[in-house]
Amino acid sequence: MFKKVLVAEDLDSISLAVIQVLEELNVSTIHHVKYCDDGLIKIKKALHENEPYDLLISDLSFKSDHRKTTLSSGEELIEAVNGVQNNLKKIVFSIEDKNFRIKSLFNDFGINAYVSKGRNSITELRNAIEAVYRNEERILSSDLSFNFNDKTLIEIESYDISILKLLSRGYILESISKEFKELSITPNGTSSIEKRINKLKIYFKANNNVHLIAIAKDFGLV
Amino acid sequence: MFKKVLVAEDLDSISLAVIQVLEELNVSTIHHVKYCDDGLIKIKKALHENEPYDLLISDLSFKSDHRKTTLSSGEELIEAVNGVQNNLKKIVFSIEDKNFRIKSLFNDFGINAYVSKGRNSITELRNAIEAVYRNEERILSSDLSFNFNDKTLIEIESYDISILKLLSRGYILESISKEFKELSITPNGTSSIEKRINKLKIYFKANNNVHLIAIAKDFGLV
DNA sequence: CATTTCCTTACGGGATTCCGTAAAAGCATA
DNA sequence: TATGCTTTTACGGAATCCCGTAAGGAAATG
Repeated sequence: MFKKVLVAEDLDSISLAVIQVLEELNVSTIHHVKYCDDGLIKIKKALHENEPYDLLISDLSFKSDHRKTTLSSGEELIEAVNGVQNNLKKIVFSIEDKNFRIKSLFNDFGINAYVSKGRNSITELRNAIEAVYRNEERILSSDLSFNFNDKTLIEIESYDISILKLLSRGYILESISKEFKELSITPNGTSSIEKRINKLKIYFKANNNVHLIAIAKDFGLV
Repeated sequence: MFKKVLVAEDLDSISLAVIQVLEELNVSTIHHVKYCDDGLIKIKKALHENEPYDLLISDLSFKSDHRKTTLSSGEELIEAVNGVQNNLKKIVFSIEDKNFRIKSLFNDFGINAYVSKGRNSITELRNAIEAVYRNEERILSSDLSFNFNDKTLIEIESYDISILKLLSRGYILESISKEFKELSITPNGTSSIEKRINKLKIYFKANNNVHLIAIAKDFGLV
C-alpha cells in the first residue's frame, strides 16, 4: 500500500473521514492541508528532502476566507503539482458531477481516479485508492460511470467558455468582440461570436442568452 | 444534553463526523438518514410512539439519484417537520453561505442554529449544539456573523425570485406576464415586471438580463 | 367627496439580440 | 495563378430588451 499520502481538503468534517480510510489501509504517513497553497509547499518540501509523496487526494473547490491564496482550486493545485512531481498519483474527491469537468481532469490534468462525494463515497474512496495502487487507470466511482468516448461535452472548448464568461459578466456582443481583439483571440468579429453563441444555444437547447447563461452556470462551465 | 437526535445528511463522509460529535457529547440515541423523506418518516414515527426527537441536524442540499423523493432539500424537510412537531430544535449544517438563504432559515423556517461547513466546523457544530441545548436563540457559526437587521438581502421577496426563475428558464417578458396571469400573481403587466427586473438590475449592479441571471445564480437565488 | 399618492399598466423610441443571407478572406490543391 | 472549399466577417430586418414618460386605477387622506 501507499506509504505517504497527502490530503487536500478544506472541510474538516470530510477530511476526518478521508484520513480514517487511509488509516484503515495502513498508510503510515498521512498529511493533511486545508489550503491548496500549503499542499504545494508540502509536496515541494517532501521532494526536496527525498521523501516524496506517493499519492495526493484532493478536493476541487476550497472556500475562500480571510487568507490570501495563490492556488484557489483543486485544478490549480494539480496543475502546479504536475509541474514539480510528475509521477505523483492523484485522486480527486469532490462533489462535482459534471461530465465536462471530470473528463477534463483525466484528459488535461492526468488524474488517476475520480471519486464523487455521495451516499457511499467512503467505500468508493477506499476502492479507488486500492485500484490506483494496483496501477489501474481512469478509475471512476460507480455512481458516475459515463462513456469517455462520448463527445457530447468534450467539444466545448475554451473559446466557448471565454464567450460564456464574458456574457455572464454582462458584456454585449460588441464588447466581447473588442475584448477578443485586445487578447488576440480569434475569431473576434461580432458576427462570428454571434454565430458561436447560436451554436451553443442549439447545443444546450436554450431559448436566448439569458437561458444559455443559466444553463452554463448549472453545468459549472462558468 | 439532548437524548435523541436525528441527523439528515446524504454525504457519508460528513455524517461520520457529525455522529462522532454527538457521541462525544454523550447523546444516547443518534439516528441518521441519507434522504429527507426518511427523515420525516422517522420523526413522525418517533412522535407517534411517544419518543420524539429532541434535535434535528440537517443539511440543505441532497444529491438526487435513482430514488424518487418527495422532499428534496433541507428546507422542504424542515417545513414538513414544522407541520408535525413544532417544538423540535433544529440546527442546519450546510456549506451554504449566502445571507439571503440563511436569514430565511431563521425567519421563515424557525431554525435555532446555523453552522456553515468549513475548516473548523466540527468545533462550531459542537458549540452550536450546546448553545441550542441551553436555549440560546439564533446561533450562527463564527465565520458568518452577519447583522440580522441588515435589510440588504431580505428585501428580495418571492415575487422577485419567481421572475428570476422564469428568466433563467428562457422566458421572455411577455411569457412571464402570461404565466403570472395564469398563476394569479400580481402585478403581471409586462411593464411592471420589466420595472421590477430593472430594480433588481440596479440592486445587483447588473448591466443586462444575462448579467442579472449570472449574479442570481451566484447568489443561489435560483 | 375631492385630492393626493402610490402602484400598475400602456406606449414609444433607441439599443441589442436574433437569425438568415451574402460578401470577403484564408487556405489547400492543381 | 486559378479554382474550389471553408472560415470569418458584414449586413439587414424582425423580435426583444432597455429605459423614460405618461395614463389609468386603487388606496389613503382630509
